[in-house]
Amino acid sequence: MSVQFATPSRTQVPLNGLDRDQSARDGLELEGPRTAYARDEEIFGEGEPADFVYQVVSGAVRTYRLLSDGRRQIEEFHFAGDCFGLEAGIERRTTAEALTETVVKAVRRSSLTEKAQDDADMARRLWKLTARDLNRTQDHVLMLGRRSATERVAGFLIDLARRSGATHEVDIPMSRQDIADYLGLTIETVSRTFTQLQGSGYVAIPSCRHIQLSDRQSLLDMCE
Amino acid sequence: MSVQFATPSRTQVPLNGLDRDQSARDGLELEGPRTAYARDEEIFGEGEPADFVYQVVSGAVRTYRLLSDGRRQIEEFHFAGDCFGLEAGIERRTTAEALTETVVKAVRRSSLTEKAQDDADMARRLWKLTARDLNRTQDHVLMLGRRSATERVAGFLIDLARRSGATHEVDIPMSRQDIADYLGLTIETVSRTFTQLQGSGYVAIPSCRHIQLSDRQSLLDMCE
DNA sequence: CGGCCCGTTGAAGCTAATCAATGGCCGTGG
DNA sequence: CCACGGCCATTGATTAGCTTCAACGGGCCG
Repeated sequence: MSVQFATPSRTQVPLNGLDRDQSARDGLELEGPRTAYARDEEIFGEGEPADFVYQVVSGAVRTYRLLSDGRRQIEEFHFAGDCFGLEAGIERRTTAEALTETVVKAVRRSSLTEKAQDDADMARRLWKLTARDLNRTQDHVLMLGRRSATERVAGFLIDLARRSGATHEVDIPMSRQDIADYLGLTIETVSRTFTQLQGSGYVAIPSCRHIQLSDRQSLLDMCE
Repeated sequence: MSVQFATPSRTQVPLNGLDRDQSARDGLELEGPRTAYARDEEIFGEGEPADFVYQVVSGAVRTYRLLSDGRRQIEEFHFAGDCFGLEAGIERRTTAEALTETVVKAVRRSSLTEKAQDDADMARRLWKLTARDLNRTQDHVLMLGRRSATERVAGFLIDLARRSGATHEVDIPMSRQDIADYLGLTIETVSRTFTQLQGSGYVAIPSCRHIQLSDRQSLLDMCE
């Protein structure tokens, strides 16, 4: 269950440099009531009406789809500053859950699309937001279709580092199972690949949720 | 090299029912000069400026990305009525090539985005077009991340049939290599899977470019 | 008729999945 | 404070599925 703040606390959570840049460039800064979600709590579910658009204030979110036999594919992870839940249709195609304790802002989708009716810049922003998602999803396709387990994990680490603004170390807010379901692998393969990357000296793993990219260039080379 | 018609021939190529529906619902009917491309001819290449948006008049197009070692991932096939090349950025992220003898219409991207400046409906259409691409690409991710070779091929046939307006037979305009590079498999696996689907009585393959979906329901069940 | 391209089939190999067990961390309760 | 239990990550052994390497065949075009 969600914890709606009685008085929407306007505590401004500082965005890191990258996110602020993106926001200024062509992103969106939503203003709406904040809601806190516990770890693994559902924000919206597949098939529900897609009435709201969200922006992560703090924490992280996964969006995924399930096959009937339980196989799960995580479409995307969303971090502070990222928008999610901007669907084309009226119905959710994915489920969204908090990875950790997470605060999000929510605004009615209709308020955005109505604003876009007479504000060309808003219309452009909505479009660009979707276009950026499309680009990222296309990268995901290339990853899943044509890359080995090692390349996928290397690419994942590089992407995570880049998005967090760091270059040589990553905090990993999701479980090995989440990573596996994002990369189209099993938890065992992800774990073994981390071990192997460590053995080759490409990364150091002081704890399983914190990884140092000791040889970032080699990791980059693995994903081109 | 491309063959620009001296006098843009306005021979209207009839769209099939599905495409016309989509066009009317939220699609785009571009008006621009027609160009014919030969089989395997490049329409645009990765890294080039993305100045034009295209719509297939007749024939079919593949868009793909290459890794440095030659691995290829086909992002999408485009058939009559489909738009492609509507990039977010100013540079092509994919290469587009004609699968067969193909005629496309082209319009300047700037003419669309300028029109969107004071035409909210045009802005909405551009957005919806991108959103539809995103949905399809997300389906592709699920396919590549979590489905077996058999499920991928079955899903591919169902999708191809649906898009061509047929239900129980498919003309396959692309090579086995194209299918493999779309599904993240090898040509041999695709071929074997077809043979196996035929052996199980799910499909009949009178010729390698024409397949009958003898047991469409079972094929559907394989992709949920 | 001959050669080439594409698709199919066969055999062997390899990558990642599956099955199974162990270890470490953390929270809870004695 | 320490013991226990549960969850998550790691590691090992084996298997399965897909790829790779190789050969063959059929259709099409010169």
